[in-house]
Amino acid sequence: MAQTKSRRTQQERRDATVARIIAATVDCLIDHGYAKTSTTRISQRAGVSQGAIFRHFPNRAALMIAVANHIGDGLLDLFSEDFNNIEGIDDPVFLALALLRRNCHHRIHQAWFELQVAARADADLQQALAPIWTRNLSKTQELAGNILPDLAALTDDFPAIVDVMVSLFRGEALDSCVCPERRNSSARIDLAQLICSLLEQHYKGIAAGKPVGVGR
Amino acid sequence: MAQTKSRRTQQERRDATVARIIAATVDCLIDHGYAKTSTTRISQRAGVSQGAIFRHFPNRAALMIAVANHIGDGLLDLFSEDFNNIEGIDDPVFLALALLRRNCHHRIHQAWFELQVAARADADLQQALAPIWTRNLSKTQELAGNILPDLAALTDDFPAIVDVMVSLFRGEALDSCVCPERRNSSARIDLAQLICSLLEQHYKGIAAGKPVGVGR
DNA sequence: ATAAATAGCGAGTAGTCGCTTTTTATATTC
DNA sequence: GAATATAAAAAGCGACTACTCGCTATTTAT
Repeated sequence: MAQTKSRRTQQERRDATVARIIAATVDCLIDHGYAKTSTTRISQRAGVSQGAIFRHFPNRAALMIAVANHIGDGLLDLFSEDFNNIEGIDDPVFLALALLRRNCHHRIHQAWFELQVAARADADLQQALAPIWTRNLSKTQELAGNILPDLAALTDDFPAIVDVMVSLFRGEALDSCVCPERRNSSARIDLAQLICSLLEQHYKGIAAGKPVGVGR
Repeated sequence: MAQTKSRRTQQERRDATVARIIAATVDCLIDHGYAKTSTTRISQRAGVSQGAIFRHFPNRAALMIAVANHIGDGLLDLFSEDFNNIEGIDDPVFLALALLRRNCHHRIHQAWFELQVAARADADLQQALAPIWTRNLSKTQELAGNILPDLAALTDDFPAIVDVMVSLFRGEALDSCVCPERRNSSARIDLAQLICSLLEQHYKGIAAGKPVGVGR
C-alpha cells in the first residue's frame, strides 16, 4: 500500500486539473476580460491542452458558471480572511466599512465585474449568475449583522443601509476601471463613516421617541 | 443654386453616415456588449456596408472612442432633459437624487458600462476614456452645485457627498446587470434622501458652532 | 499480467473577427 | 458633358474563435 508521490487516484487527478483550469480562468478574466478569456488562453495558463478543458466542461459557458460560483465563494471567504488581518480598528462601523471596501477592491472582484457585465447582454449567463449574486448579498447582510449587532437591532432599515454601502463601494471600484489612481482616495470611506454615525444617532433618537426633525 | 430636397453636399452626406454609425454602435453596445459589437454588426444596424465604417474611422478603437465622447455628452444632456421632465418635486435634494438616479439607470448608461469595463483590461481605451469620464464627473459636480447651492456653500465636503451619491447609484445600476428586477426598488433612494438630510443638519450644526458629537 | 475505463493531448473543423483592396456609384468642378 | 474627387459596396486576407475527434498516457478492476 506504499503510495508513491506520483501516484494519484483518478478523482484526485481530475480535481487538481479542474482546479487549475478554474484558477487560470479567473486570472484570465482579471488580466484580459471576459471576451478575451478564450479556451486557448485558459489552457495555456493552466498548463493543460485546450481540448482537456472540454473533458471537464461541456462548453465555455458551463466553465464560466463554475468560475462564477468559485468567485462567489471566494468573495465571501475574503471577509473572514480580512477580518483576521485587519488590526487596530476599534470602531465596529469603520471595521465593517473597511472590510467591505477591501472586498470590493480586491483582485478577484474584478473578475466578478467581468462576469456581471457580460451577463447584461447574455440572458443565459444572467440567469445563472442571479442566484449566486443574491446569495452573496444575503450572506453579506448576515456578516454585517454579526459585526454590527447593535445597529442591526436598532432599525429595520439596517439591510437598506448595508445595501447602500455595498452599492457605494462597488460603484467606487467600478470607477477604478477607468481611473485606477483614484482607488485609494479616503474621501468616500470617511464620508461613509460619518453617514453611518449620523444614521445611528438618528435611529437612536427615533427609538428614544425624541423629535428628530429630519426626513419627511 | 436651387437645391432639391434630395440633394445634399458631400459633407452633409458624410456627417449623416457618421452619425448613423455612431448611433448604431451605441445600440449594439447596449444590446450585445462591447466584444460582440463587431463592425459587421454595426454596419448592418446602420444600414451601410462594413467597409464604409473604415472610411470614416481608421479602426474599431477610434470608432469606440468617438462613441465614448458621444455617450459622455449624451449623459450630461440627459440631466437638463430630465430636469425639464421631472415635475412635482419640491425638495431640491430629492430632485438632485432623482435626476442622478434616472441618469444612471438610463439606457445610454449601459453603453458606458460596457466601455468602462472593456477599458479595465485595455490600456489604450482606458487612457482615452479617463479624460472623458473625469470631465463628466466634474460637470456633474457643477450641476449638483447649481441645484443645491445652499448645501454646496455649507461645507467643503460637498464634492465628496456628490461623489458618494454618484458611486451609490452607479453601483445600483451595475447590480441591475444581473438582477434587472431590482432596478426600481425605492429603498436606496429613500435612504439616500435621509442621509442627505442628516448631512445637511450635521454641517449646519458645525457652521453654527454647535457641539455635534458625531464623527471623529 | 491483462483488460477496461478514464484523463489528457493536439491537430483539425467551420465560422467570425478587424481590416485591406478592388470595384462601383455619386457629387463637384472645369 | 467630360474629368475629378469622394463615398459606399463587395470581395478577400490572415488571425482567431469554440468545439471535435482520433490518439496516447494513466489509473482501476480483474
